[in-house]
Amino acid sequence: METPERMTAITRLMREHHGDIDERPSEPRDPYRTLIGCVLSHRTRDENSSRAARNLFAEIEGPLDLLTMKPDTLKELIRCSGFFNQKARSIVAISRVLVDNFGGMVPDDRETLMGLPGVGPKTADIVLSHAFQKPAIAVDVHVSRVARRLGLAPNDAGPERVKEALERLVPPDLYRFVDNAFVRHGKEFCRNSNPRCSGCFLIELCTIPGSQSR
DNA sequence: ATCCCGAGGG
DNA sequence: CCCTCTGGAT
Repeated sequence: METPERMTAITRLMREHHGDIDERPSEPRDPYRTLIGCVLSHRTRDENSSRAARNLFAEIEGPLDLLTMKPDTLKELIRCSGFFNQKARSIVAISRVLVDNFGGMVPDDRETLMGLPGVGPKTADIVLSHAFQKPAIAVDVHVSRVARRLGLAPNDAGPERVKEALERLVPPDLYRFVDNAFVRHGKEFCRNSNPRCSGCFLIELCTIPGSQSR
């Protein structure tokens, strides 16, 4: 496949799917909210993590408020997202570090972000790209799967290799739109199980066997 | 029973 | 790279 075709595929994806995921809105949002929203979203359905984020941020403004909250109150607010014990611990730990070491501000470089408890590559890249408008591509399971199926990355590529592949194909000023586009496509059409190939507008590029007749 | 926007540890 | 952590919603 020629590079122009791949570029077209990505461009079409980004045109089709806009930012409508809670902590990845089209417009940049408060870094702290973005960060905590990512923690709440770990391995949970977006409706549930979004509800938890709205519940929580109806009560607080920033890390200082959060640290004054009773642990049970916090857990109750985020319960609907599941894994609430682990998430509550992580949210408190992060807020503690932010207040103690960073003046209550969220750091804007990748290394420091990934040093925070419960913050890995995906969360760091979401915060960098969406809250700070920095050129970073956030890769989650949807991005990886869709990129591999479209032949944009080798089918045995892990998150890091997928990221490198996409960085070579997308202009840096568009990096922050990649995750929403791929995630949306991955949820609506290119699902992990039972993909809706018949509705996919990129089916001619698909590499998975049987996709043309599904 | 199965799925869901990961991170950390071995 | 694989395993575990750990809960709600359908």
